[in-house]
Amino acid sequence: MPALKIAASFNELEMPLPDGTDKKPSRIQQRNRSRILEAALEVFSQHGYRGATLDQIAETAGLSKPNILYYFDGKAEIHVTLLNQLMETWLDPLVTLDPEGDPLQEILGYVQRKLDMARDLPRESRLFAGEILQGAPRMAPHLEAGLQPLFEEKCAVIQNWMNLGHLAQVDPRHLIFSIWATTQHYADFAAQVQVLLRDEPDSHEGAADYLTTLFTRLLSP
Amino acid sequence: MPALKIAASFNELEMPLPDGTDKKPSRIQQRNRSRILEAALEVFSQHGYRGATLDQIAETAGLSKPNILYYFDGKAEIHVTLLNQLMETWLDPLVTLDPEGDPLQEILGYVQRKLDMARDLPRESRLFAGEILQGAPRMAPHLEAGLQPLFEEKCAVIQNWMNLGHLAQVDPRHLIFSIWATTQHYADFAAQVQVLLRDEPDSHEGAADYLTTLFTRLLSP
DNA sequence: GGCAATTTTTACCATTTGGTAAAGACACGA
DNA sequence: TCGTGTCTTTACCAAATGGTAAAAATTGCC
Repeated sequence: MPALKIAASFNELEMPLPDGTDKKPSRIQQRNRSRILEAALEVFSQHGYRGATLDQIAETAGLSKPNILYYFDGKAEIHVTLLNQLMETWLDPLVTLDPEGDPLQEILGYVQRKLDMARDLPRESRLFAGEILQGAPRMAPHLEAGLQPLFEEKCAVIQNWMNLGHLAQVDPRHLIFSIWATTQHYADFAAQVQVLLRDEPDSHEGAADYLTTLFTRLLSP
Repeated sequence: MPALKIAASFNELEMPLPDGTDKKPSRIQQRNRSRILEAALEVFSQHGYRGATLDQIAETAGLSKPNILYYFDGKAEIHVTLLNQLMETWLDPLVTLDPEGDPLQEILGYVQRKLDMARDLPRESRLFAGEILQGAPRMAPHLEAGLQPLFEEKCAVIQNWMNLGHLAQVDPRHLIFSIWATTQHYADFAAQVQVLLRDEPDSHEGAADYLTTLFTRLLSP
């Protein structure tokens, strides 16, 4: 049972205390690391990886640039830490999809949760979108390790519902793609949506109604 | 009837030949400008505006960097020229939507054209997506001037079809959003789609089938 | 309080990058 | 073929940017 690669390259010769694992992070360390990640989310989601600068992140976080580099090994590490940390939140609505629940209600619930996330966590949505848009250079491993198994599992669940006649037959993979696309659109393309829906008091509700109708009509057996 | 602002700041004191308008572009000028734009499309779509460098564009175009700056005033001008030039192509499928045609067939034809574009012009799709994702800083005017009127016009057409009972009643604006989202998804999130649809011979046809079903079930009266 | 460990600041650095000046090469009509 | 205007290259530059070294300040434990 070999140690993880990360652990293997750990005892090299750079850590002052070779005690095998990281010590518990101090209170101040926790606070500053999360400050930095919050600032990085703001800046990366707005300008993309290349477009974001450490100075911007530092200023947003209220820390100095060298101080930020005391907590993270570099710009890339901040970015990848953010991405990994967000992965769980991002996948949660799909994890929640319950094979025991009512099929149509489960799908509609999933759509609703994703749409709520687009409204409540637009920065996270744009961060992921930007990363994928550029070919997921820093996230490809996590796509395969984290997303793919979940995707296949839930596709099987949906396929099973269809085989049992509880949902109309469509390709579950494209169904999920279309749920992602339609919901995230409101976060990722907000600049466009805003221009075209200028005088709209509550576009979120309009979107929710529309998407409910869309997927209900598609999937009703 | 005042001259355009652009024209106003034109006779300042920088152009060698104050002949009112640009002269006709020479053969070589046409060739090199389009080379540069082709290279810029490649590089900008892959790395985003900030992530792209003039050196990359120059190398891809097979020209030197100063030579590129002989044809364009700067990085920003290349980018905005690309965007403006692509606007027409991008909007064309929607322009083609015919108020006199069969409603459902017109919508499905539009979906198909957009999906074909996602397959045939993925770089263009990603270029726009990247620009919108970052708040459309260099394109906001064109969104309002070019896209918005067309959007409202076609929404009215669709709404009319629905009022006549030729299509089921849904919000035409969200309908169009969902068409954009679902079709462009295959270009903009190709990195993700590829991971999840790994062993798929012809995912384009699968997508076409799915989307046809989706919008047919939604809109059939 | 004293002291070691942690955290923060100051002062830098090397590279990258958008951009420029000016000389040189080239095209093409008279 | 000559000369003028067009195009291209060479040699730069200033600012921005990711990152580092080491001193200074601070924290927390005995």
